Amino acid sequence: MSDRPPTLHDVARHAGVSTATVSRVLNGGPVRPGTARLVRDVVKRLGYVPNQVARGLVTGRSMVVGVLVPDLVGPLNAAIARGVEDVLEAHGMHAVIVTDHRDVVREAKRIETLVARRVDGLVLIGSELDDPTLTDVTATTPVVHVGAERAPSDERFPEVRIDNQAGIEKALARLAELGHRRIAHLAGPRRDGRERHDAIRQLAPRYELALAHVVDTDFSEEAGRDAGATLLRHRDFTAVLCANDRSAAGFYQAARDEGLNLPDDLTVVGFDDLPWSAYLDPPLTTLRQPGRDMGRLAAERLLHPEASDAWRGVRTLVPNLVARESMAPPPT
Amino acid sequence: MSDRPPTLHDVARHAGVSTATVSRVLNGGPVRPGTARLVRDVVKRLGYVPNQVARGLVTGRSMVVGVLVPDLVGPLNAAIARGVEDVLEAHGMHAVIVTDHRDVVREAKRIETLVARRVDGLVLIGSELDDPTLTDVTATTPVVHVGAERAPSDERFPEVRIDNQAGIEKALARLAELGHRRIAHLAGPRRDGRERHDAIRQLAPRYELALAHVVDTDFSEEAGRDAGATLLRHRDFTAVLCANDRSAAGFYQAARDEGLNLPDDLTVVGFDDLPWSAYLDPPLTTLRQPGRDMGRLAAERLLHPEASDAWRGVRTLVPNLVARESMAPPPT
DNA sequence: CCATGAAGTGTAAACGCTTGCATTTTTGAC
DNA sequence: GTCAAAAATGCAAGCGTTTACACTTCATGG
Repeated sequence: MSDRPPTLHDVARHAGVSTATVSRVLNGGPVRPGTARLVRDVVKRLGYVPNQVARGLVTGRSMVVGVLVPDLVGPLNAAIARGVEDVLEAHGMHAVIVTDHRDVVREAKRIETLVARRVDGLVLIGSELDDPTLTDVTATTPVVHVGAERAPSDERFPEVRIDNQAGIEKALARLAELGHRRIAHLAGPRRDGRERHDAIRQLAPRYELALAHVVDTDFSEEAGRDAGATLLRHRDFTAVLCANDRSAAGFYQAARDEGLNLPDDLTVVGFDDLPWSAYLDPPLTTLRQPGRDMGRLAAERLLHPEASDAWRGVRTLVPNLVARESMAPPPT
Repeated sequence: MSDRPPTLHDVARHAGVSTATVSRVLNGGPVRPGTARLVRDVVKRLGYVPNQVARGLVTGRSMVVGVLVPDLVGPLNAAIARGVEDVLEAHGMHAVIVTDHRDVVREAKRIETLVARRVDGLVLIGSELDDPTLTDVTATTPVVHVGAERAPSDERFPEVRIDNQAGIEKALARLAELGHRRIAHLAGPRRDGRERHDAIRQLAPRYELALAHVVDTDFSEEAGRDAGATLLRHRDFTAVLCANDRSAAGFYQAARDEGLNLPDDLTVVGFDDLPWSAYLDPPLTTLRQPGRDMGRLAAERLLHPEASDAWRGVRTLVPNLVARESMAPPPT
């Protein structure tokens, strides 16, 4: 219980050995069992904990990877982060999570401090930075994107993302199977929103579905409600594909306001499968993003860039259609 | 674009000055304007970024505080973390978030690595560690709790928490005002659950409310639904206070399954005000936890332990009653 | 101009650890 | 026992910064 925490040197002195030996005991170098035991005793007695800052300075490694998330509120981001932690932990490393609150300059700043702290890698979720800026700021630190906002053009930046097109196709197929013929879309912004919208436009004909209306949202509940109100001025469609679950929740409100009975009057499909999506009324049919797997994949790639199964460029994961009561055959 | 990132020394050499001078330029020491400009040019040209690890080693400060959260999925945790970031940023510091996934030994481990990295402070959200363990592991690092699971007994550990009793009282007062007389409670686990339960038991009489039934939950939607089913075998109450919003969402399901019409048949009140609580059907009346303020307060305390308005021991914040449509007068 | 102090700048010693290399000790075969 | 090889240990040089302290300038007033 001294004032300043004990150092390697303190341990060495108490054990009557050199700092080198103590270091080796701690890091599994060659030492005689007796010496090792002695040293370990002293370590325990003194409550010595190696100073990772000093260690990092000499080894050049920090055993930490930074995870940059746009915000903490999205369960999807949480799931991705969790996946990253899964594999880091298996390697004795740690994840530190940093948020940027959707602000490009702040994002760059955050990355810079992470790099200045010499993290061993960076997982960037939904990054909006362009490659030149990123290259500039990351210097020699390896980076993996998860669902980047812009498509990375540089091979230095592998990326994991969701296969929006495949997901949409699953939903369309199911809708067609149920007998729907005319659908509407609550479109979302940014890359994911665009991709989903494009997929619908492109794939709907293949399933003999007509895309009757499209209204824009910003992925929020409120926008979903507003867009829903606009949309419901027409009644010439029997199903709505929402940009995501949040906007679907908003749409529910609009439908209620119109006195609609879900799913009998109208089928609603979301995207994400948030934890509470099953608790909406009616429980929402949605496309589940395998967040945790995405995180795992990203971290794996970060840690083993040379692995036999290493990939480059973009790697996509296909969402699952989680069928719940919000999906039904069209009213007759 | 060299192989290894440029060091202070590189900058000094290119600028023809000593490392000390460069350091002073960067840290605002006394230097002649001309020299400063020259050095800054070189810094920019070389793309030099100070190595915070080295800096941390000599200064003993990291300008980073660790935020330990049980998990990332709770929006409340996110809000608290956000509050912490607010004040850190204002001090030029950074927050790193680390999760422990509700596991006591892992929690201790995480704290240890944070301390070994010499974070300048620790904000522990919902920590389950007892004081001796914590004292042991934090050594000289300042700690502030937010909603700790056990009541800290040690003055070293100030704490910010929600005033469950005051919150419950607000809800009870409003219920009585609406004319309710008999209520039920979906009780939650752990400290918050207990405090809320105790508050109801203790305060209900004061508002002429009878607590007809209590069923336990674990704060989850599923438990809320199960507990709701149990509860609804009786019909001798007109309002339900739920342990939190998630269990309230579960209760909604149970009520639907029973064919109940909310809020006409039954009033439901939650606790937390999650982002989606307003999008339940009917929108949930609930007690809002001022997470961001809690985080701000905690960080403030961490950074200025000697401030004039510094407090010690526990500091509580009162939740607000957010009245929405799930609350109505009792059926006549 | 010189003494005087203030302001700038350089030197070198930490900070706490790892690690290559030299040195000592141990081991085992003879 | 002796000696060489192997194993364990110690020495000391960094890792990239900051910061006393000492030293050099430079301006100022006499």
